[in-house]
Amino acid sequence: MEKLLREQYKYIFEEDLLKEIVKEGQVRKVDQGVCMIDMGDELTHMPLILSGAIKIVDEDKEGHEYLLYYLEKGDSCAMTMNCCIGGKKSEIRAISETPVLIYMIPIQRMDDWLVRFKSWRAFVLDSYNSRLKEMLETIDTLAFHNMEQRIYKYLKDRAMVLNSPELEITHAKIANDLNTSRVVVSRLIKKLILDNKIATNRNHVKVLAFSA
DNA sequence: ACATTAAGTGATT
DNA sequence: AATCACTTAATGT
Repeated sequence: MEKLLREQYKYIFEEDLLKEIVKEGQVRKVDQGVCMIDMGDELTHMPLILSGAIKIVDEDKEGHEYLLYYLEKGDSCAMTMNCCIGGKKSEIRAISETPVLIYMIPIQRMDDWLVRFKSWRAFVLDSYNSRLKEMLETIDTLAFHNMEQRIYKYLKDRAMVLNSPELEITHAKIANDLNTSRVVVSRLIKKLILDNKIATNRNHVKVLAFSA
């Protein structure tokens, strides 16, 4: 387990920091589809993702979930970092999209590490940066793209994080993630099929082309 | 064979 | 693009 951590982070973190991570953190295995953090939860640890994918969602006043971004291996959670500094509670929900392996680090170590390790500072800044970029992208698709493009992007993104063009998913689930209705998804999916961008079977979507 | 769940369709707003 | 009210198709028991 420790090997996995070293493999993935040896180029990012200096040796002393890696040692401390190993000493202070602990591995956690999570099954698929588990709600790992919910809104309002106290954040006690900050995660380093070793394998798998986690989706981060928010919720509007009516209780509709919508997707913010995915976390993959090598990522951490910008939200958690934010909360560590402010001692706040989680404003988002994290659900494992695949089985997940993470390294949990107590947040008490954060302050200290930020001062002592420049590779840690760089990592935190970098996480913020890439998250911000991703958020801007999703805002962009929300604001300027129509639903058809959103569905297509959603499918492509999902194929990316799951590492396979073949997706086990229903129209209803897509609708749920994009905060629209199943009927709309079905109709737009049909268009995507006609454009040869995807192919479908019951409970199954295959992404054929990754072009825009 | 029957019930359940996923997906397709036309009409309406 | 959302919703309603069905219909049709695929699957599980």
